[in-house]
Amino acid sequence: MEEEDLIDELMGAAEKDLTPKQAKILQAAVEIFAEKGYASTSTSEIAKRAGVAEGTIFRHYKTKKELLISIVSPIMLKFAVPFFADKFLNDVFKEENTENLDQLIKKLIYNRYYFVKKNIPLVKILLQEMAFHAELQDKFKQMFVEKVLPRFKEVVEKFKVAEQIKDYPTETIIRLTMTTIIGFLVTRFLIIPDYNWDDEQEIEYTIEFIRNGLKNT
Amino acid sequence: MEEEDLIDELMGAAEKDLTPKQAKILQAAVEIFAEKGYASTSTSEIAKRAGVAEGTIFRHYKTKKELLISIVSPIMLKFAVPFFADKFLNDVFKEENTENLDQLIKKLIYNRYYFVKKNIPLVKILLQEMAFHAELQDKFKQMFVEKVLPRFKEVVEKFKVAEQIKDYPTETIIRLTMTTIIGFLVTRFLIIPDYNWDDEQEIEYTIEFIRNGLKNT
Amino acid sequence: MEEEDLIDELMGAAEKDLTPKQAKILQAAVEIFAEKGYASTSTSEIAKRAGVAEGTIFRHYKTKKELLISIVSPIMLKFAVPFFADKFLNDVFKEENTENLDQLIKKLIYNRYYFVKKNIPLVKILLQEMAFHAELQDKFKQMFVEKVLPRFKEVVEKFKVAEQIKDYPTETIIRLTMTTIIGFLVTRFLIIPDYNWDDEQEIEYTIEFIRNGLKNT
Amino acid sequence: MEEEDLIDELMGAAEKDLTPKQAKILQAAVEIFAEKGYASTSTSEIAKRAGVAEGTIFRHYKTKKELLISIVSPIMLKFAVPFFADKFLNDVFKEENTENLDQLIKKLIYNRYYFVKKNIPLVKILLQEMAFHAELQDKFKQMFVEKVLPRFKEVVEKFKVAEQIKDYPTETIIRLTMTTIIGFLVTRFLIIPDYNWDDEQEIEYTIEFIRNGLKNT
DNA sequence: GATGAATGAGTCTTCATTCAT
DNA sequence: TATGAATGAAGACTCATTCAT
Repeated sequence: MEEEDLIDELMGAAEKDLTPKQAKILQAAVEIFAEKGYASTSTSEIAKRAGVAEGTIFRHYKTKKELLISIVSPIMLKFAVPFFADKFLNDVFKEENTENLDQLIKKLIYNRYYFVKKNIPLVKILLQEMAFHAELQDKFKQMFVEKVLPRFKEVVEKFKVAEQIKDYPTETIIRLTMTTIIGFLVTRFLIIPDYNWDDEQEIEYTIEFIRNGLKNT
Repeated sequence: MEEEDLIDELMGAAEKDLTPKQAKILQAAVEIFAEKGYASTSTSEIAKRAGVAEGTIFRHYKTKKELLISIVSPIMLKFAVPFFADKFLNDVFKEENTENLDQLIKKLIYNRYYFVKKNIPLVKILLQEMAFHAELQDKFKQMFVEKVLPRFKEVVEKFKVAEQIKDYPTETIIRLTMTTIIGFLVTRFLIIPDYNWDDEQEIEYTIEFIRNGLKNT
Repeated sequence: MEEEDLIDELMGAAEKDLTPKQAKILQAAVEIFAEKGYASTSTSEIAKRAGVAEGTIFRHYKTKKELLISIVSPIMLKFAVPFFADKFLNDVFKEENTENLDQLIKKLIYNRYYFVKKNIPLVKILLQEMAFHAELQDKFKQMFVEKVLPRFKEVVEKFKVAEQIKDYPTETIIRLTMTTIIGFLVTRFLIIPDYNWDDEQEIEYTIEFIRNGLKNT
Repeated sequence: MEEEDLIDELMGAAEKDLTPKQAKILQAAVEIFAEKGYASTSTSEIAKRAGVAEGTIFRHYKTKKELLISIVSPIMLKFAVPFFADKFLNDVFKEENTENLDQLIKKLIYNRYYFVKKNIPLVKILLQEMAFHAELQDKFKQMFVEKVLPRFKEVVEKFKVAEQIKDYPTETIIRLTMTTIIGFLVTRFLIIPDYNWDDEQEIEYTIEFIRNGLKNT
């Protein structure tokens, strides 16, 4: 379950070559954008928190919006794509093993669970800002339609053919599944993060809920 | 299923005594807040769209934030409370009839479905701005805990006792149910409103999904 | 020789209804633009000299450039058009009197002399900024071609037909005449205004120079 | 009529020892200053067009203004001084031949004509920026008074004594002559360069105009 | 010598809010 | 009650200049 930490990656902890200043700017921007939203965040505040002159921000990002996008774009990819681009899923299919519905859902939830857990501020920004920036929505939709949806459909249909799940329209099944998973993650990490969560148990219930909700009887 | 139109109500079409100018201000504010968010909306734009002078806004609302709150507060109540403050539910209990799980869920979904359908911009504002304004969150949580949760728990426990639904923790059941309903509404009205929805069918599937997901077997 | 004072007019001393603040802004802008040029003048400096908040400037002029144009446009008209839109000229023609070459040139020079004398800063701005703003150039050319040139040509050709002036190309005659007049005014008011000028004498010489320069012999 | 190309000279194509980078900086600066004016030109733009780092400019010129002056100063000299520092003129006098008024004016015009033609951007900068920088004005006046005026006066007076030109004040004669020449050049190269000019003809007319304008009759 | 990241003062412009009318 | 001119603080962004490499 080694899931990368996106903020680190964003800041080139390993690969990219950002100046330390640029890294600090990104970090500060992520923090404050998550706290108060892009529109209510001033570049001067970002500069202050990053310990950098305001002009420095604009040396690295032509506009404030470019800074936002350079934060949101990577999360978008990392958040959505692996929903079904995981090796595990490939394995499932290779094995022609369709009895693993439970395993599959579990894998799915845990994978995204760890991702969100490690990237709460980024996910917050993603959800919050997508509402206001049409470009982000478009980017997201395109990516979703191209990379996530086709594979998701494939899987669902396989299970439908195997008569393991109900014969609902594929889109409906996808919607119900994603909604339940994302609903859990949002509740867990964004809405009531301070609740006394027993994550494993809760995930267990959620898996069962989905499985029973879709099970062909 | 006569569900009130909140915007009308907000503007006192009937009861409150708003000046026509004030009504126009509210309407304009709702439109623009929903489109671009509170923080990115200028009072001058609201004034322009409302056809009033900038000063007029501040005659009715001391600050821009007060204007936001005067919009969001009522929705919050109307959105959340009826989740379980409906007469129908009272009836269900009075009749000591616990076999109506299906009916209950259906009632629940349809009730909120019509509400959201009639109040999309307001719901958008509610969801978007709650992320940024702690006061709104607090207000919401308080209201939820006081007015919605207790009744919801009561119902769930009744069904648990009647062994109609699984013995999950009550909070988990509530979470799964609300998550699925809200997930549907958000997808339906905010994320992909342009999709070619067959609402009745989709609601039917959603009800089944919840019922099967929770059914005690 | 009652020539209006353009700055007063600009500021609506008589006709237009500018706020006093707006008048002060215009006056300050004219002063500073003339002194240091549009590009080197900051709106904050204009505001300070006008005794006004910086924001007030932008209530009246959407941008700094609009402020410039609202200053330059009127001068352009007033400076160029009367070059040959004067009643005197009409009279000259009506009388079918073409012996008045001297009178005509004299009228021309004096008319523009008083105009420039009263509007030095505005003329400075006009000359200086036209070099940098293509829009101003275009506006000027259009106006010149439509309103000044045709009448000027008409006059010149009349004198050519009457054999009072040389048979140079009309455009050349116009160029030589305007160049000499404008050259005098620029030298007199912009380049060496502090020289001990005997204006009447100098104008007399200039008239003679033009007349002899063009005289058909 | 071998007139040097000032830009080349400025950049030390031959004599001075500029690094190639420095040459590129000068060239870029001249281009952009001429296009949009000193005040509206950013050093970063100069650096970009010159293909050097921003810092490099300041290695060669302490300030942006120093860069301007290092461009304008040489033109000032080259533009004004030869107005009467030409060998031809010396010859005229040596020969005690004062009948060459025509020849003199012709020489004068052509000399400056070729100069301006080869150095349009530099002349543009000179004219445009002199309006805004008192230092440039002072430098120019000093140079004019010391180097140009005395010789010009000498010549004019010689012709006055020989009764070849009118007995106007010497300054007036100089003003009328220069005004007409410069007026031609400015019209020809800066104001309407795209007009279909027949330069030789036009110069011929201009010479005649000056000669007749000043001729003693 | 050349670089280019960093600076912070300064630029134009916006905005919520006030107040005299 | 309604207006809209006026405000000045704050916003995003630019720019000449410096300096460590």
